[in-house]
Amino acid sequence: MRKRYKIGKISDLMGISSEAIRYYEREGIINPQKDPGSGYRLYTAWDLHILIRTRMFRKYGYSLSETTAALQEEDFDVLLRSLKQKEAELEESIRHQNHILEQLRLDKRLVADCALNINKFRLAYSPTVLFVDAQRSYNILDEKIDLYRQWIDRVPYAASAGIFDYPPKGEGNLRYGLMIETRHLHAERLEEFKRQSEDPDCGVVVIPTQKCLSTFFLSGSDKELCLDMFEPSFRFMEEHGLKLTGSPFARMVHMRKREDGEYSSVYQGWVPCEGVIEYCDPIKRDRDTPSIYLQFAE
Amino acid sequence: MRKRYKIGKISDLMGISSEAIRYYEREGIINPQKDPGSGYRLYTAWDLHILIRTRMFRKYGYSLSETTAALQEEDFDVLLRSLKQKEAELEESIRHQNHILEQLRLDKRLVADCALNINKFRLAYSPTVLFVDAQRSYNILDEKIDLYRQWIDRVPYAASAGIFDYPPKGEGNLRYGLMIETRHLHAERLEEFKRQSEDPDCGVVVIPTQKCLSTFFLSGSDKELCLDMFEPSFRFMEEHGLKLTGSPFARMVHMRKREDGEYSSVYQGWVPCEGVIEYCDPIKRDRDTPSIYLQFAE
DNA sequence: TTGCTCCTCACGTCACGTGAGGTGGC
DNA sequence: TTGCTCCTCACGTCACGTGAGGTGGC
Repeated sequence: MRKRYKIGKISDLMGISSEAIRYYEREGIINPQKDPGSGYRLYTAWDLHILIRTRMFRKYGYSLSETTAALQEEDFDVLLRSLKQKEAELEESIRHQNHILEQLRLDKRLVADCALNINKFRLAYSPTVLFVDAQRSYNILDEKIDLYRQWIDRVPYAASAGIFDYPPKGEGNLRYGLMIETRHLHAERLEEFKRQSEDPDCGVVVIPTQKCLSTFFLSGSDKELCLDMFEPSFRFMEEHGLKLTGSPFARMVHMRKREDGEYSSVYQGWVPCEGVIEYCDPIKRDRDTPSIYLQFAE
Repeated sequence: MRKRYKIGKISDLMGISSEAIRYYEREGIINPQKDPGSGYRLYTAWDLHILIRTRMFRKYGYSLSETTAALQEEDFDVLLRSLKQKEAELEESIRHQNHILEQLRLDKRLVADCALNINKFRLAYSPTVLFVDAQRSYNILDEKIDLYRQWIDRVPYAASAGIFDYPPKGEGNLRYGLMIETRHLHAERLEEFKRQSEDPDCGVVVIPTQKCLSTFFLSGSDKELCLDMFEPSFRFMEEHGLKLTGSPFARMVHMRKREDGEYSSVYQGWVPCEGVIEYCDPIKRDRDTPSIYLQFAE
């Protein structure tokens, strides 16, 4: 009377493998009748509906053991509590995924910009940035460990970055760490980080928006970020009568592990500067050092 | 000059276990120097930044092997393509999660309603529902396998449900399958399913919104959904002069696997009916068959 | 008999986590 | 010497997937 179905039909209907269904059996989700002769599993239509409920719970984020428990639960309040918890978890997960997606899009745009404009120059206002100063060149500052850990937790919102104090005093002057663009911070977070920056010893620095010469450049072979990499920018500024007005800084766009085991990175650099230049057609410039530049909008 | 850090410091900074960092090494993400004497791994600050980039890629949905590839990629266009793909995947995942969350909330409300109102009665308009008729009582209809598979794919938007043709002709008359409330379907999906329902042989039936007596009830011990379970509703209708006007139907709210291996389920039932009743205080009713009921708003 | 489905058992996957047993550094 | 960190190696986790070798059903 009650028809029974072999595992293949059930697996076909559910769109999952027979092995998955056998696994569910081992986990206590279902207990099909077995043919005493052949050992074949024989499922009723109700077994199918238990698998349908299993699919529902799994989609809601229940593990298999949680699903087993839910399928045995007779207290609606207990069931309701678990649904509420999964709702909260799912909401939190979606919120998080949305933030990650926003940041992924920004990084995507940055890489696209970099792909087209490496070694080219552009006059633009730098973004307002919060910078954590936790490394002096190659070395991590012991007293900044806790702060650094907090910021590393913020990756990918935070990115590796360095700043050279102005006037430049050489490589030893490189403060390295992580930076966050404030316009991508949610209001409460921004307040939290800004509070940190109010303590001058804390290590968090605000870099306000400034007129800058911006460029993408590759770091050299075995030397990571250093002031030499701004040399082309400095030459460009000299050629066009632009004057340095602040501390050059740079954020990592990409870091590459080479075959020899060394790293080489690509940075977006910003050099605060001032001066008026004329618009100049980039096509007319030297082909070996292609560059684009625009006047500051006044 | 370049300070080196032991694994504990790096694991502390990154907030991941030392074992995870060693695993990353096996997967080719990092290659720290090793102290020849002690065998200790010694990391530079740049190794830390590779781990920071690793965290970024992992958050964007890269697997470890994809991360390894991304960290060795020098072609920005290849990198960009992979970022775009992860963006699309993340968007799709968020869309899906949002739909699941909507459905989870509806199910949560249903369970909450059920917890309070089991065996109670309520006059209400039933939702408009699409129903797939793929089971005749305990048996799956062979010619509906493909359709059933499609609908099972829609779980948790679809839920197990049954309908008894009116006038009732006994248990053999139970059409069982899955149902979807149309108000929770997105427009395109609704069109797709409605097209299916236009073919009378297809097995998809529209159950329009109707005046109903609604109740939550438990299915009996070894008998699953059957017309007997509507008996209390029918009695209630008789007592209050309500007339049956359509096919009673029910959707599963919960399915329980009992210790003896049998299943027992809880359904929300809808009995289409007509008639005018007076408002009656539920407190005054028999305590053994508690019920609430309201008049149809006309 | 053939081709298909079903069975069990063992091992693989992914990104780690968890001991077990031993050594290095201060 | 003590307590802590580090090392390797093996096995566990979660929800299955993938053969390997053998049997049942039409």
